[in-house]
Amino acid sequence: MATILDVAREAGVGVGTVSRVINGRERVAPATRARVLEVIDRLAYAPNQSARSLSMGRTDAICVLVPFLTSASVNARLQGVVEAFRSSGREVTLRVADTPEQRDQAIAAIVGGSKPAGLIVISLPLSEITIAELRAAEVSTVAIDVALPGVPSVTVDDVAGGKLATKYLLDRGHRAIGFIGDDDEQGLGFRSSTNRRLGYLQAMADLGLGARPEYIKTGPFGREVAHRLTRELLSLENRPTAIFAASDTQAFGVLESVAAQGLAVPEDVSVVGFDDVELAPYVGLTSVRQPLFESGKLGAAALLDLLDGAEVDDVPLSLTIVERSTVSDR
Amino acid sequence: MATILDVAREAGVGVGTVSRVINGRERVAPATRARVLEVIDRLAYAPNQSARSLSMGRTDAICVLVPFLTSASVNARLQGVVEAFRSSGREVTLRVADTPEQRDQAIAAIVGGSKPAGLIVISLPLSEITIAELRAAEVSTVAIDVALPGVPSVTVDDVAGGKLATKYLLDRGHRAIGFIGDDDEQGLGFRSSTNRRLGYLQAMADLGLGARPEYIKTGPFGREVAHRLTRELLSLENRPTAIFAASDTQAFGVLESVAAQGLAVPEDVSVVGFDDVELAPYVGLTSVRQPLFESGKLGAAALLDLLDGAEVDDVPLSLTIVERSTVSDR
DNA sequence: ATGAAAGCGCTAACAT
DNA sequence: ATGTTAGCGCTTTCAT
Repeated sequence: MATILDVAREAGVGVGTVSRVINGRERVAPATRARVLEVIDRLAYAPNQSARSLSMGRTDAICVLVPFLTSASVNARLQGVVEAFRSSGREVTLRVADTPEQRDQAIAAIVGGSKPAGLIVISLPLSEITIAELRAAEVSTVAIDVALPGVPSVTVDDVAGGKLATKYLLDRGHRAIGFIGDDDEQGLGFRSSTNRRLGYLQAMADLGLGARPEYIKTGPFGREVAHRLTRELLSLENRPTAIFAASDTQAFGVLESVAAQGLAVPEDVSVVGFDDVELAPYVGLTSVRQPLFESGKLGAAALLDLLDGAEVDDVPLSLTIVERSTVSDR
Repeated sequence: MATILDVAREAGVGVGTVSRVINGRERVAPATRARVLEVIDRLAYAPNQSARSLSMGRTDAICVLVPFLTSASVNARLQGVVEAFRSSGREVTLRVADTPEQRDQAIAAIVGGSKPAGLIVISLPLSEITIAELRAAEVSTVAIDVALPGVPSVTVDDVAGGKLATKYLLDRGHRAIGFIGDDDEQGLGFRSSTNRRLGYLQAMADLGLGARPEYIKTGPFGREVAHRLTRELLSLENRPTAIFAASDTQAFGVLESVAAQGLAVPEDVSVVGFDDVELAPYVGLTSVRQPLFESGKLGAAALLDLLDGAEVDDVPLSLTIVERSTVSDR
């Protein structure tokens, strides 16, 4: 491996000059620059990242922070992120934090340790304090699927999404609509389920339909829990004719549960999910689609822009409902 | 951020001693060690990784190399890997190489640049030369879902798997069994489809059934292609009564195609897949199951052992057939 | 515009 | 057993 000194010697210049041409800093005579570049190419010189990091006190890498890898949506977003960074030649490191402790630990490692050039946060809410730490450490950050104050975010409007799904059901004549989602207070503070429920409530209210507490069931995220909650919903005296699940994962649990009760979808109960994950078409799930992979690509692109010193705005993504076969008219 | 010098001063020792206790090297007096440890704790000292890397000429990180992220099986394995490294505190970097060029570039960056402490290769065949390079650079490597000569590998026996699937069909009375898989010569040189076909052929031969070239269709990996190949299979004069797909992804294509031809599964044609990905249960696909997530965890554990200086053997994983509803007796 | 030199924080070889 | 010191390869003043 050639070092910067080799290049300098070979080009008959000082290491400072080589460093300058590498980093495109200040002005260096065109002729000198050309000569150095030629040598760099000839020696196949590549800067030692560790030395660079040590000297600059920060890394060149990009860190992607996710709450978990097992979620289809987080996964799809991650794919988009990685795809977008591929050509940048930057190293991307992955951190998963599925508890508040792990989250804090990850942040501590980032601001106090590796100091990556950039950070992409997927779906994980961060406190204002944490965001301030990140800013202080000069870690350029962009958020995907979560709005972080003062951080460029790539998001959809979950309230509007909840409204969209509910209105869709309402338009088809359903009035007794159940909601299945996450508990409000989780350790990590996810907000999307809560927001989607808000949209559901608004859509109902828009039609003068009051909230029916017994139609709203929440619990820890997951298919199994949704399964159980659905059973509760279906054993109600006036069971709902339709169920809006805050995510496809939960919708799958709903679907299973309905079948397990000996009921048919969509004849007995209609179901709409949220996310439109890869699996959705396979089970014919009608769902609110949000661009998952795309959100990753856009977030990564935004970060690259940020690193280039550009101004970056929030990126709002739009929601559409994908009609399949889990909803029938009422 | 405290530095090693701060710790040394505070503990009244030299930096060398601090370095020794950090790295557990040589012998240092228990009393001194205790004192240093106390100061480290009090100052919340954490070694600067860049400085460490520069000095040692290598990184502390683990690199995970995958051919793509979009495959459900690669994804599941990756999850296992990440999960297993979580507690190790090591940084894990992700590299995806979906062309030979990218693969070579990734290897070059690894051996010539970042020099991670360890490398996990998922599903990606590597040449002997590449492996030698890795060894020369002292990058401890373990392979998952691909056998690399001289490196500990976590694998299943694909030939046996192909045999298992085919025998399952044979046992149920099928004799006209089609095979859908990948082309043999792909850029990246994946072998599993080929091996599974070998198993298919062996199982047939074991019953004195010769190979029927027209029953064997291969093409680029993917659901759509499998869909098309299935159409060809079904339009044969004596169309097969069963199809063994080299992967679940391809099996899904088969399923779609059968339905598109107006035929029923399993009444008209039985289907068995391979991998048993998350989606499989949803469509009731009978499939050869291999432990995906588990393979990742085991591979990561093996690498950690290797890094600890332990001897590590190949880890063979076993295959089972998961019976669902895409196969009927003949 | 460019060379020289002082660190960045750590490891390891060398003394003692 | 432990202190001292020379790098590791790069960036960045500071001169010139």
